[in-house]
Amino acid sequence: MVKLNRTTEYGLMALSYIRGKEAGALTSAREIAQYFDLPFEILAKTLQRLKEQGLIASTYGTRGGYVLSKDLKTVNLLEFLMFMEGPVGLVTCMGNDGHKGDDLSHSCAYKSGCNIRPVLSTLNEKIYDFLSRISLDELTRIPLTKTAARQGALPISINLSGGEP
Amino acid sequence: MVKLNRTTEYGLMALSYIRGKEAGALTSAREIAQYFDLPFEILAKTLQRLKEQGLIASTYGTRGGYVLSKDLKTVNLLEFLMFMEGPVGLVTCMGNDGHKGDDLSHSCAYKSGCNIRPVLSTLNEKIYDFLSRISLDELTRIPLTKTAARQGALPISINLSGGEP
DNA sequence: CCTAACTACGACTTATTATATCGTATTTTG
DNA sequence: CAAAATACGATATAATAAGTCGTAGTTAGG
Repeated sequence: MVKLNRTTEYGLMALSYIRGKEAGALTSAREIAQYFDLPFEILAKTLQRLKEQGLIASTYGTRGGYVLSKDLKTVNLLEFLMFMEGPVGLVTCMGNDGHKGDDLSHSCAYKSGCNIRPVLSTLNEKIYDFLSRISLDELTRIPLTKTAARQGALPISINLSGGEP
Repeated sequence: MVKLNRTTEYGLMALSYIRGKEAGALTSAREIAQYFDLPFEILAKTLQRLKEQGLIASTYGTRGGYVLSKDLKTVNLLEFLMFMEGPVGLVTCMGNDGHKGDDLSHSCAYKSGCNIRPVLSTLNEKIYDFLSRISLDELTRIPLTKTAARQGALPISINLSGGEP
């Protein structure tokens, strides 16, 4: 539970990296893969997936690559996860519509009816709230170079506590 | 992400079921397995695992079975998950000690250093907080019989919103 | 106009983990 | 002593994640 899969991880790393470039500068898949020593093919696919989401835009050709194409403040972690990893839900019977309330009549794989669905459904909603409050902007606000990291210049003050509703 | 594995699920169902019995009454693995039509062997192991945790106690022999042996209010979801599913962390480099702060020197599988660990670490802490605030008592407070469920008698008012700190 | 350096995409293989099954031993009631 | 439980390890199967391979399309620059 609560573990990101690799492509999501690569995606966040890539977004952070791209974000660190000067505005308008292109970043190629190879550049990122080499920087972190990630499998090129997978990273390339991940970038294509980010593009599908509209997070980045691509330019073909020799000096091609990717740039950010969306304000990362406008995308939250729940959306990102659902896109990258599919349905988000505590149990399989709670896909992306798990937040639609405690539906006791919901079909359940278990005989005699599932005795935990209602409460899990409530919990699921809370998790959705939680994840929705975290923006990609916060998640990719990261030191971009080794040197920056070594200097301890970490401007991390993300607010995940679910403040202003 | 955020999906319970089957044994955790079975465990919660079993706890809810056992909880519904009159105080002191024993519940056998077979009874629960038949009630929900779960694979007996797995459920049996799950129950043994719940026993390891001290949540239930077992009685041997022909009329043996399980009873609750701990106040479910005293066990939170994070503890339960860590016991049932192992380390809880967004990324592998954040096991159960992921909450120990942003340790930049932490060994990382990625070349040039991982650029997302610090922020994920912060997020991880928030998730831990979140999960710690949910007790097993809340999670198993469930209608116990089909009839009760059909009557719509669902006393669900769990407070997961992270109130009084 | 051709080559190098890119993006794009689908098929396939391998690795890892989750789930389920099997076999056997031990304990207690009647 | 037989039946009905718990206990526990070994093994098999299924599902999913991760990684690889092959090929096609696009563009800048010599």
